[in-house]
Amino acid sequence: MARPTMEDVAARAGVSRALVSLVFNNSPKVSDRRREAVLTAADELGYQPHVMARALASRTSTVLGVMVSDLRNAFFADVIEGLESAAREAGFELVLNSGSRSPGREKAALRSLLSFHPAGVVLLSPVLPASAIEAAARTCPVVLVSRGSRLSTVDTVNDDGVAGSALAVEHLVSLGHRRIAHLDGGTATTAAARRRGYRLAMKAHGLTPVVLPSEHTDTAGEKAVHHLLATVSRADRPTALFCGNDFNAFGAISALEEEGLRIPDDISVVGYDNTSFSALRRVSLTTVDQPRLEMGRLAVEALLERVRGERTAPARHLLHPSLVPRGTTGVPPN
Amino acid sequence: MARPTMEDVAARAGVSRALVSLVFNNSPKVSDRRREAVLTAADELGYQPHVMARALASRTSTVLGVMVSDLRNAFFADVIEGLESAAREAGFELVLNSGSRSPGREKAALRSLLSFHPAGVVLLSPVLPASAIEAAARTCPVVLVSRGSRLSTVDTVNDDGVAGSALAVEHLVSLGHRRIAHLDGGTATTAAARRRGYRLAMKAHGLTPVVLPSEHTDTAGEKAVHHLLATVSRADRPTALFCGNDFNAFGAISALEEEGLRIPDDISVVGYDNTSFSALRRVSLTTVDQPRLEMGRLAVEALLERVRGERTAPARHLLHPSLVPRGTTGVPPN
DNA sequence: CTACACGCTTGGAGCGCTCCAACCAATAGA
DNA sequence: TCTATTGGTTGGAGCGCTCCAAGCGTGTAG
Repeated sequence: MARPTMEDVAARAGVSRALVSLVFNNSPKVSDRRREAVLTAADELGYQPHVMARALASRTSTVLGVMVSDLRNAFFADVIEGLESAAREAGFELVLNSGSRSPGREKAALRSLLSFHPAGVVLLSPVLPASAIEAAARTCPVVLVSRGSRLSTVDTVNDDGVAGSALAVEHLVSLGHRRIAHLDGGTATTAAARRRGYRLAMKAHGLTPVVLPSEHTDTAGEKAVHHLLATVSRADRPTALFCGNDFNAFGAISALEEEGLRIPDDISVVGYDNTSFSALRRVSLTTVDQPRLEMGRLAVEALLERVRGERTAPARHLLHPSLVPRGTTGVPPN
Repeated sequence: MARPTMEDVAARAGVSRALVSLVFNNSPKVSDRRREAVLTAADELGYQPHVMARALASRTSTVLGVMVSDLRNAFFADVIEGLESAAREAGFELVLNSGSRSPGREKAALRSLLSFHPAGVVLLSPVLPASAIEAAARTCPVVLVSRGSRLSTVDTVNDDGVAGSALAVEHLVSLGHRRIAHLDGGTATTAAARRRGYRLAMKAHGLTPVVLPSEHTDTAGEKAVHHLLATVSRADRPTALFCGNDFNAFGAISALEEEGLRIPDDISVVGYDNTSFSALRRVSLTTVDQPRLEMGRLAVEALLERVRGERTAPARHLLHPSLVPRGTTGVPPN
């Protein structure tokens, strides 16, 4: 398992170690003859430069640290896919860590990322205290995804939940709906922005917002719908529901069908997140999509701008979600 | 951004650099007085050992390379979660790469992982040629997940699709079903084992296997069911369907309901993979669960056994899936 | 024919750390 | 009292690489 070093390649090619280094860094001041000799020698030996040694000697790092609160959440997996492809294109490598939604764990995870002396760190929805983030930012560039910050030393990438809700409301209004209720996400981190966006959009259209308490689960969606139908008269019943997320919407749909309502003929439903099952033909849920890959790419970009010293002012990316119209929305009854 | 080094800590604590190293490696031969002096000095300076420098000097690595073919696939995300937690417990860090299902990309990804001189490498369902895997195994321990190998130098971790199918068949048989059809997964990598397991289990019970061509998508499931109902007489119709995966099962269910069949009263359906939506109350799909986290943990374990030289014989982990009985299965009609 | 620039090449110092041999009390045994 | 022994500590070499100053041969101008 002993791997060849630059020294070995140099010896075999009959040149000095420094020349080999120049070749592997694509220096223009190497004669073609030598370059080829080095390259073939390296090839024969199966030589590969040692990233760690290079990092140490060059005082630069090609490592990006990534801490994710929950990998199993498809949202983060998508963002990481975006991070990964952007990092690869820029010649960087991802070191990955999971924080498991616990501040203690996250602190340890961050420590261990920083011990790589990475070029930068991406924190996906961390629950870490701001002070810890600030401390990390003194060490290397830091980007926060799905979490805001007022620190001028850290960049942020978020989706615009206010705009996303507006899209949903616009869509329903343009179909002719006027009584549109929102099934709230409760304490979920994304719920506040979505609720606010809903309220604003409704008022902008001169409509009365109706926020029904719920949660980001299918059972909560069912419960909220049953409660709604039991307490509101037929005439006052909303003709459309804008749900906090797709799971909630799915539960709402189940309950509506159970109560004998047809979708979208009797009532329209919009979700949020564009999870994989919302595209299933049977579900065909109209929903709001966050540009998750794009968020990952932007995070890497922000990091690299700092690394290259192109920017010192904080970046505040607020990404525009998009509406994915499918089969659960239509014109209101009558 | 200049971070303190061991030298700085040594100077501040009034000791030598070597002593600081001993402290940070928990050497027993350091007096308590010195240890404490070093620790407080390190704390005041915000010192953290540099993993890369340590790796270089100690000729050991705490890095595990992970190449995943598709991060957005929830299956891999779960396996990586398992890898991550096992790695963390053992004091290792994950360097992550995506191969994007292209042999060329995967080769490049593997190269870049190896350039870290990792302690070991985990390849998640690679499409890489065996020769490339063999070459990598000459460099460091390699574990394959969701892919077999006959190389004695690499370990493998797979789920036992044959056993998983058997579980599904057993479950249906124990409910009283005798006409059980299988919606095949076609060319999907996991399909062959599931098909074989189904056939074996059916024969073991003296039943006739019926394999209906399909694919691992919801639309394919729908199509297969419509075709089945159109071509098979009521009397010969299966009383249960064992689908290649959850998506396929979901499509099958949609089609069955569309044709006026009630589930599970008229026909039972079993999926495979236990994807997140199969647990939704409305879906409540009986399915087969693979121990994904466990697979990740075992991969790390296998790697570490090789690293520590505890084993040279290849490990062949074949994990037992488990049945998750939910609402789509019941006793057959009559 | 010398000067001197230019292009290519090289040795050496050093990145932050580990690890080994050597060292230095302080104590114990003879 | 003198030597072993032991527990604690240290300087130095070196991991694989980069980068700089310096070297060297060749070509061109003076």
